[in-house]
Amino acid sequence: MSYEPPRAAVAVDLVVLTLRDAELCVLLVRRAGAPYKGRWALPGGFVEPDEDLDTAAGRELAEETSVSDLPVHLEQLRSYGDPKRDPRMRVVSVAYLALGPDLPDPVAGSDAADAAWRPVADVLAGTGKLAFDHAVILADGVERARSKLEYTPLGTAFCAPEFTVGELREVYETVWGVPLDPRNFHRKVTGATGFLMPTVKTTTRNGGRPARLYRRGLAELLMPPLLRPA
Amino acid sequence: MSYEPPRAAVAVDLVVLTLRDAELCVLLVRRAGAPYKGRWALPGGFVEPDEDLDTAAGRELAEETSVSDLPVHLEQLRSYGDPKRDPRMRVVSVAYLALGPDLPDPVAGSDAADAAWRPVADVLAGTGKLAFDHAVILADGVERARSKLEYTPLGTAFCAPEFTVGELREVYETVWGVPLDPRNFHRKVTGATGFLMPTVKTTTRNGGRPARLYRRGLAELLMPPLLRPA
DNA sequence: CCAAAAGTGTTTCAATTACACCCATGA
DNA sequence: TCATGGGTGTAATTGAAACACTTTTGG
Repeated sequence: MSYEPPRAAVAVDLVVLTLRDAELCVLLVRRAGAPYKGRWALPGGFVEPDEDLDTAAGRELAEETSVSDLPVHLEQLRSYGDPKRDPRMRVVSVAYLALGPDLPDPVAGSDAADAAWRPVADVLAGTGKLAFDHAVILADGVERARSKLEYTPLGTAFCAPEFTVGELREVYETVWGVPLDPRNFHRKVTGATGFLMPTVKTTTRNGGRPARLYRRGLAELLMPPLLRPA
Repeated sequence: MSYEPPRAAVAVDLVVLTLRDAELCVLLVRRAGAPYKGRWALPGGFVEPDEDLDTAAGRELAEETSVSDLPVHLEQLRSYGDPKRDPRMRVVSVAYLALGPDLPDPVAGSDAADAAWRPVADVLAGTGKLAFDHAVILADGVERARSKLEYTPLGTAFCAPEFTVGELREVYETVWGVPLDPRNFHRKVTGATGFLMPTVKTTTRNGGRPARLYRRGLAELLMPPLLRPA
């Protein structure tokens, strides 16, 4: 005799964050079918039989944003497996966190009636509850993003490939909701080795004196908490 | 027509860490059946149809350690879903990290031929490769434990309910593999509000002058990085 | 010239480190 | 009384926060 383990559907759900208009925004889709028909939800879908979890997350991200070569950060967040989280059947969802620069307006996909960027603050405040347990997943994702800004170079993921120190500072100020001293911030990030790669170019797109353009530094390397939200 | 999503078996695997003899050790079981018969593996099992992931992890932990009321910390680590990670079928594993004080010697369970505490250093050094992708899971778990010591009161999870500051320091020194100044350590942890709850009791079990006994402080609250491994 | 953002220097203050020193017990 | 770990005090060093000030553009 051989034991046959119970089966479940495995889904990936995406918390896709970006900054639009100095606000932290999340990508939501409106559900086209039951359950929760018409409600806003995180984009996502089921994992295919021969697909890795990361691959599935990347595929869903490309589908929903209709951009294939995205300069985004994508990492696994955590899994959610309450037996009753989906009324149809047992679904274990592996949530992913994606961060990117101001991304194009989304297009409605096959299984979504509509798609849009919505300010995280509004969504979590409860204006129209999200489907399933997606409010919890979103809250977890935002918390992860906020805390990783503190000790990783992740803030650069919200910026275009080339960005100024002032633009990067705005990322931190927006995600944390606090003002930061521009002078001290400048010293901190330019001083941290491996964080920023200077280019020769400058820009005046933000007004004032020309600012040097930087690219993301090397890796995901941990660093001493270089800035604190409080 | 209604779309039927692909199904997978969902497992929980446990990285159970403890300190034995001033060494970081992990609980391993020897596999009784195929695949990887006879190889060491992380304890784990399949999630039952009506079971939450956390519940399943707690159940497996109780089964493997044969202690029901464990003073252990248990948290989700991450999920692993390579389509080929289990040769039998598609298995998505949700890994959990458990930390506890010097736990009793394990007993062989129903599906494990043997169970034992093994030093993490030995296991990761490659003395007898673990089954499946468990070496990766173990490495991820150890890294999580190490980094959480830095900014959460998690170190106390390795201690008995009542412990001395010196015993707690030994935890940090062992997990990080670095010596810490006993005087400065003492000030740090006793100074951090909510970290430790003093009792009236003292002990001389470690020799020398009697040391005050403490209990874990309140919650999982984050704190400024209170000690650094480097 | 003026406003506005970029970037540097310097002072102040807080935290960490290193280490001298005392304390309370068991052997 | 000596060895051992527990615990306090304090000076030196390091790092963070505050802010005066200069630079370089657009209008």
